[in-house]
Amino acid sequence: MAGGRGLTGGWGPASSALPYFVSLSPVSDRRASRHQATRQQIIDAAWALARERGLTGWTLREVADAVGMRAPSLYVYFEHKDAIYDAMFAQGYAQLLEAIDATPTTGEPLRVLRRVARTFLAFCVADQARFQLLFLRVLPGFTPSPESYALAEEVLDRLRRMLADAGIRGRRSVDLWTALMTGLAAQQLSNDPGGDRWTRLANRAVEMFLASELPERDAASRG
Amino acid sequence: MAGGRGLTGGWGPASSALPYFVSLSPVSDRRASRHQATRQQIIDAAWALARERGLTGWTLREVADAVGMRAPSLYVYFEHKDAIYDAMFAQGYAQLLEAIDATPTTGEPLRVLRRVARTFLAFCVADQARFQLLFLRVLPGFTPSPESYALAEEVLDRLRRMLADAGIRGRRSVDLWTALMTGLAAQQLSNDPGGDRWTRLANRAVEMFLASELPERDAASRG
DNA sequence: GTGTTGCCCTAACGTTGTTTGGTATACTCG
DNA sequence: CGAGTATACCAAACAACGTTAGGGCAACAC
Repeated sequence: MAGGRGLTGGWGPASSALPYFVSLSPVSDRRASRHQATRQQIIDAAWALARERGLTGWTLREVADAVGMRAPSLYVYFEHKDAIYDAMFAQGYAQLLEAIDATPTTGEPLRVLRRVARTFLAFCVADQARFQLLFLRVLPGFTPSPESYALAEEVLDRLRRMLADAGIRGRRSVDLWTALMTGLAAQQLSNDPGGDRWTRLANRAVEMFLASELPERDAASRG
Repeated sequence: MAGGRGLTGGWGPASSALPYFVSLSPVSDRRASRHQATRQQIIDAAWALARERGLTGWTLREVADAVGMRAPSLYVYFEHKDAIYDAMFAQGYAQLLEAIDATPTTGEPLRVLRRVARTFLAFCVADQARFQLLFLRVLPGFTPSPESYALAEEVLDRLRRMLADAGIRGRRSVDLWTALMTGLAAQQLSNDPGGDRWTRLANRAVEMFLASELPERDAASRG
């Protein structure tokens, strides 16, 4: 039914009641930057625990311990646990954006898409908790903030452009690509964590995809 | 590194210390069947809540309420919450097995694989919580019991046979198929829940897959 | 009819996310 | 420099969570 809520769909802009920094407008710059630094320490600690015990396998008290605080003090920096997840969500997509930007987009389609696939899969497989947070709807009741979600859309936009450069255009083709890539990553992480049983199918998957979505190229290369 | 822990990989047979029914060997048959019936009621209530609020978005007290008990009484039927998840896991795969068995496997490969894909995607999309429980590693610390896991292997086995009947053989091809299907399902559920933006790509995906994994057929059909 | 077992309860434990209310420290401004 | 205000932290406590302990009542076995 419903079908499609905006291009990236899914989470969409939610009930946005702005305040994501609990303490808004710290007056001095020194204060502000120290605040920001502590915030980042908290996020880093949360990531470390999430990698160890799973996305939902850590507690506020553990994070607090890791940064040398008591749990209630975390509320100086985040208004609730979900706000930490939101910051992690944003940071995760920022990292993916970096990885994407570092991927050369020149050359023939096959080579470009192979690079894109390798980059994406390496990113996913490097951190199961991050993969779940960014691509799966795992946290009950969690919705990324509009600011964080914008980063996700930026990533998709960047990907769309790369695919277009390689001759792949149209929503259906892009959707098929994302399904293929997240599917490989999900299977790898769920059924062979630490291994490469699915990631090593990347090239095969890319060729399959290209042969079908860019048939001229395929026909030409065949003779 | 590690690469592959048995064919289905991933969860594998874990530290199996048998007891999954808390009260083993109820003496009378009447008693036993009533016990089993209550167990099923609990599982059904858990499913209903999981569908409403997410796989991890329900509590034992809510389940107990739904079946007219107090939370501690659930421990008569399950030794901990994870045991309920385990029973849900088993039931989920049993349902998938049913769905698979109801899918005709005769006809030309394209038609068969289309049917298989449609069946699988419909199954996944019908219940996000079930999809996450069966195919994603979402619950921190949860490992299905050997009994339950055997059902998952049975499903994969059945799928392998169906693909083989259609001319698709070899672990890599099967792995690529599962990645493609779970990828479509995951994207559908995560980015367009309730819609059909990805599921309607099923036929396109199947054709792409067949053209690459069964090239003779494709070449022949092309002229 | 007596003894055992299964089923369900209340009470309570430790832990979780979160709120309250307080206190020092760090900063701003007169 | 000194008064006043944010900021950053804390201990104590809240309700809700999964889970354990201990007891009572009914259904069964012999």
